[in-house]
Amino acid sequence: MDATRPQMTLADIARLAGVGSATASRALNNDKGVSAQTRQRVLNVAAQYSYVVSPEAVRLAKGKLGRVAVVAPHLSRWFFGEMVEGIETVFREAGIDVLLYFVGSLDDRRAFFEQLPARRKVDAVIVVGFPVEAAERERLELLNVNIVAAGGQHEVYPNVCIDDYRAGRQAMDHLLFLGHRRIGMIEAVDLDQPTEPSGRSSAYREALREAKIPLDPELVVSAPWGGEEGALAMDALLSLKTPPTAVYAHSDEVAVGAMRSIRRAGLRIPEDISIVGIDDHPVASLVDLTTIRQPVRSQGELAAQMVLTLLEGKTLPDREITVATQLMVRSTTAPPRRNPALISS
Amino acid sequence: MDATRPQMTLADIARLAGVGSATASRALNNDKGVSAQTRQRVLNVAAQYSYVVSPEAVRLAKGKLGRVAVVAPHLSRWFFGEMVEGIETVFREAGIDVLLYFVGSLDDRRAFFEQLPARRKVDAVIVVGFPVEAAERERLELLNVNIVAAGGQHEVYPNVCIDDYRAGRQAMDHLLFLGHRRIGMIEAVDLDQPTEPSGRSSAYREALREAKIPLDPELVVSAPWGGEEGALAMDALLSLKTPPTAVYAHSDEVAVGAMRSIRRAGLRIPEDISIVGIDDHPVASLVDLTTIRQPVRSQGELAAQMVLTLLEGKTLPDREITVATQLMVRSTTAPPRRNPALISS
DNA sequence: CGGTCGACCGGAAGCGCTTCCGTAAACCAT
DNA sequence: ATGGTTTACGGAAGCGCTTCCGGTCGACCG
Repeated sequence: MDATRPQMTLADIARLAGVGSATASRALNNDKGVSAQTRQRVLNVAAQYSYVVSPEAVRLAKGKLGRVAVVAPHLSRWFFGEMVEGIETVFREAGIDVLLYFVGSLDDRRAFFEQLPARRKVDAVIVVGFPVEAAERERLELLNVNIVAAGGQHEVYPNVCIDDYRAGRQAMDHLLFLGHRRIGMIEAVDLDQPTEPSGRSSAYREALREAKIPLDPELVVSAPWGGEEGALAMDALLSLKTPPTAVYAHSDEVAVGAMRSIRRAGLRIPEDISIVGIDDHPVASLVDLTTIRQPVRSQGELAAQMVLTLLEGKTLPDREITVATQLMVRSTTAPPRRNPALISS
Repeated sequence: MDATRPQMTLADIARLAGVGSATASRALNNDKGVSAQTRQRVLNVAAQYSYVVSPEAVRLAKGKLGRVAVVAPHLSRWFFGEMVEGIETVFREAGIDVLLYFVGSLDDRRAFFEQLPARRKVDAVIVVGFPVEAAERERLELLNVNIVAAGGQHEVYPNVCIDDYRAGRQAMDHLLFLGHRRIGMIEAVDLDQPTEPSGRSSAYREALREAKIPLDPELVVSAPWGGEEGALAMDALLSLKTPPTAVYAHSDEVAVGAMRSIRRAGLRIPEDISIVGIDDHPVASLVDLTTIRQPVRSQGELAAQMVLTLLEGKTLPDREITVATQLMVRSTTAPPRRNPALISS
């Protein structure tokens, strides 16, 4: 029962079962070349002494790790948590261990890329939600492992993500369709990460252009991801001589923050101002926020599956997978009021 | 530069540096018994060929793992993500790898406890946010590793958490202080996890008892964690002949869901109904929800630190650490209206 | 100046497993 | 019956590192 104290080794089991260590190994691993009877005997002995293999020894001997690293800049934000859940689920089934690397700050991030190559402990790495810089790429190369990106475009690595431009257009087109002409945008930026021009931003400009609405620079403000930041950004928009009648936020969290500002300013949603976000964060439905839904968990699953096929030595059918987004109309968007004088009862 | 292809081994480095493998090892590990000059030579060669050790071999040879498992039933929920961030941060600094196990469903969970002992790959495990059953405890024992719990009471393991009863009382006392007498409670339960009576619930009964308010069973409804579920539960409360004038929700997510129901019922918050949650989830401040704040990230950090001291062979100064909670009054709570006829403009 | 003592270093024995290779027995077809 | 396959199995060689156990050798002691 608790004969486990002095960890048994394969050799012990083999001796106890009266076979060679090679045979014991084969029996335990379900390899062929062992008679059913012998195998059973070994299995019994192993069970009896609750033998457990030493993963280190296995890995050393066979040279494969069976481990992948997941690198994410956040965990407490829904998008990332959901993504990691998807990834983990797939790897779990495949019997692969997930090593988690949370690189919140730029420093963490640098440290990670500095360290990782110094210890080849994974067969692959999945980078979640941020673009990889050139220098970092170099370090990654050194590792000589497979790399895939999830939830963020990277022309360099196989990846799965949404079409940011498309998502942005869905949001903008909805607003435009409702009749809005003065639309503000709250651009989300990540202070800790190198920014690259987002499709979500170009969608705004493009949509406006097509609708022949001149671009008013003061209508676009940018804020770090996050509710409080969104609120601040919205305050800026609200303080304009003529505030927008609708706001397109790059994320739901930002949108929810903005909603608070609007409410606090004594304005009503959507009567006075419409607002649309992106993500379909769980909170979106709770606050009845119109948004563009993106399937996050499945992006994670897909990314993990890519890694799996890569690990099998196969080549990817598609180097990039784009998952579809969908407009979820709820009650924060409506046609603009006739009278653009917003402040009124 | 890219001479890394055929991974170099310690032996290679040793040969190249003209020393024995033992010396090379000592040099690389900063052990003593190597002259500064020799050490430098080895280091140079290693750097030149960008040599990296094989962690498997190291672990096999020295018998320690330097890895801990973090087991959590969710990741996409803020509480858990935040917790894991805290844990990861501490371990990162300590040079310990974090193996993530996401056990969403009961099945996953069983599978985890079934599998884990079958492969001793960690030095310790941190269980996040759920009580461990007796059977699972047995499996864990088999592992013969250190265990600590974070964010959930476990008399059995060293743990860090908040005082649920206290938190509940803070919420209830606030409501009571405002003058509410008819207070509903939305109990959060986890379908996938074995439930144990929560301090958050007993706080409700106790507070009422002290305030000499008879307990009305129909005022307590229970719902799984999560906004949608909270909304449903609130609907039940709202359909009572005489609905409560205030509700105490076990979590902010539930509370936010409840707020939607209240709003949709045409009622105003806090004029018609007050509501208070627990957590101080980021969304709480965005929707101006009064709540009881708990420091989640630091709970994670503390738990990780406990593991660290355990790993050093020291004994814990405190087997349990309770972190303080704090009432955050925002604008979803106010004194009850005089007229209990709620439906009016 | 012989001897002792550290400091420095190399050889080699593991760590616990997988797997190659060789052997022996059992099986098949001719 | 006989040569040739298969099938089972054991021995042993690694996998890449740490560490014990000695050896050298110059320094320092009496």
